[in-house]
Amino acid sequence: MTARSPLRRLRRSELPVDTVELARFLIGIVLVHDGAGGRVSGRIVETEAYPLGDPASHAYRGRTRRNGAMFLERGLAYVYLIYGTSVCMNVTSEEFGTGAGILVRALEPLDGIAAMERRRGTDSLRDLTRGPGRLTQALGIQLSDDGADLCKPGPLWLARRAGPDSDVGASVRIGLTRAADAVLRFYERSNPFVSGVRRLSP
DNA sequence: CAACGGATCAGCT
DNA sequence: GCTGATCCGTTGG
Repeated sequence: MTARSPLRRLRRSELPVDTVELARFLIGIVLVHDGAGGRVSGRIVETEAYPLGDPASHAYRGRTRRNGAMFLERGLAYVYLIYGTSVCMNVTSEEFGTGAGILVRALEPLDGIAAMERRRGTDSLRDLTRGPGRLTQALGIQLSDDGADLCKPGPLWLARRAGPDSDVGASVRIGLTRAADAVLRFYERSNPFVSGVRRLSP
């Protein structure tokens, strides 16, 4: 057990409404999952904004069964399956009824590293949470967590953690065909848990 | 109802 | 670097 800075649950009112502001704000925030196997957590070190009117956003074509959480209030989890193999998690943003979110792309592991290694089937620390599909697997986030409120008492939540401010860089997003040149990816500079290292500049 | 494609990863070259 | 795995939501007939 390593000594940790105390965690304080974030209130919804502390979250910026604006998607791009929230994506930047989330760098350095801790994502926590309290489960049967104990606490698993990590500092968010990489995000991508999918703001209103973004043709790359799952919400762009309006509300569907899958993306429904994006159209509710901000600070919820929007969880979906991609490529039939990987689960990704967004934090919803903007006002009720509008449809936007932020993809969490990478974490720096904090608590529960043994549980992460077990779930991921590897003891390679750097590979535990580097990438959107890897971090959900490491934290045990599943499709059933879609719609979970990250700002209310519950197993999945966001927390502030004392520490120095992050040095945040920005770049284009990863793996997109539409809106591929928009600079909407945010990451902590010099952090080894950031994915897509070849794309650290716009 | 069938077809398609994706905000990915692992494993191999 | 490249490719296959494998599933769900969406779209088009």
